[in-house]
Amino acid sequence: MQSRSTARKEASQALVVLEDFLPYRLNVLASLTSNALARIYAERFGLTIPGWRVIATLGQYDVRTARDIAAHGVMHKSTISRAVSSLEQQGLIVRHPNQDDRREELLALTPEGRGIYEALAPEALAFEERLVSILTRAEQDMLAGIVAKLSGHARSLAAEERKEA
Amino acid sequence: MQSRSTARKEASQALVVLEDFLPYRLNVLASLTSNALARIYAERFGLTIPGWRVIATLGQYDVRTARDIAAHGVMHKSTISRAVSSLEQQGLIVRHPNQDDRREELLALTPEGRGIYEALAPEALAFEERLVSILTRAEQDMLAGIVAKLSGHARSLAAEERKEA
DNA sequence: GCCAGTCCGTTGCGGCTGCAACGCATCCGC
DNA sequence: GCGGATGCGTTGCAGCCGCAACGGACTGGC
Repeated sequence: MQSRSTARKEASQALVVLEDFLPYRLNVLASLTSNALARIYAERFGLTIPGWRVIATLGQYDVRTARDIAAHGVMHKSTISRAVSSLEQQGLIVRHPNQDDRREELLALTPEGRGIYEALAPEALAFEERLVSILTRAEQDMLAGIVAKLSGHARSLAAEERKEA
Repeated sequence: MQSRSTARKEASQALVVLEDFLPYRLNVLASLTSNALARIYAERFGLTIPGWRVIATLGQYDVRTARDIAAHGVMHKSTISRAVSSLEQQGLIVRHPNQDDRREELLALTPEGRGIYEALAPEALAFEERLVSILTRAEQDMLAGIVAKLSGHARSLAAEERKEA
């Protein structure tokens, strides 16, 4: 990160300028977008973020286990477990034990669940579209690549640290 | 966002590919970096993320009120309030009422607090450095600009929505 | 001056989250 | 095939967060 100079330094020694610190800025940006989206999920569809993620994953892959969904994102299996039972109660998904391996349960959308998915997906895409609309197409592509690179790298850094500990 | 094609589509209709959905990816990336950093704060310095942010802000600006710190980031005033009392108990910051306006309290680092700031700041910067080291310098600059643009835009989108509601 | 409105920071509460322990099922080496 | 190791999903627990209500402090219009 360059350009550590945008903020006025009033302190004797500003060693880190928070506004220029990438992890901080990523978090701010992520929570801004997340909150705005969560608002849509909650107000119009009564969904939580984990709930939406489960539905989105099932909408995309038809049938998955809870474990797949957890591994797919960065969510704990307990989070998934609770989201799944809530969605089941709402009649949006069904689960039936895998007969080949009865430890795991296969999850799928009900027609109602798919209905919500089909209503919600365009809204989510529209939001994304509005969000990136201030970027040029080149910047959008650039961003996608950079985020992918960073995520991969962050994952391996985290793995390293976990090994050390 | 382009390139909606990296994931195999197994479902009948994959309306949203979660892996390519920007808000989702931003969140994943942000939590990866956040978790790795939180580990450093916690293990070596006994700090929480809000705690670190308060210290970083005070390290940068010397003296601020809780409200300033909250506005500065995307943190609730209750979060700040709790972080502040915890840090005070640990002897890392002091607060004294503003005599001109006794509703607010001015916060500042103690010598111990500044010591932690000075020890932690280089670690945080080193982490950031490791993180962005897979990017070219051009990409790093690009990213900084894009994140700034997106954050500003997201903020105004959120403000719009809040006005509508 | 006074009272309503606003602002700062605190706190009780409800909900969510991650962790760790658990029950149950499967797998593997003998 | 038996017993320990591993894996899937659930749940109790403790901590954290945001919300909303509050107390104390200021401000502005009358």
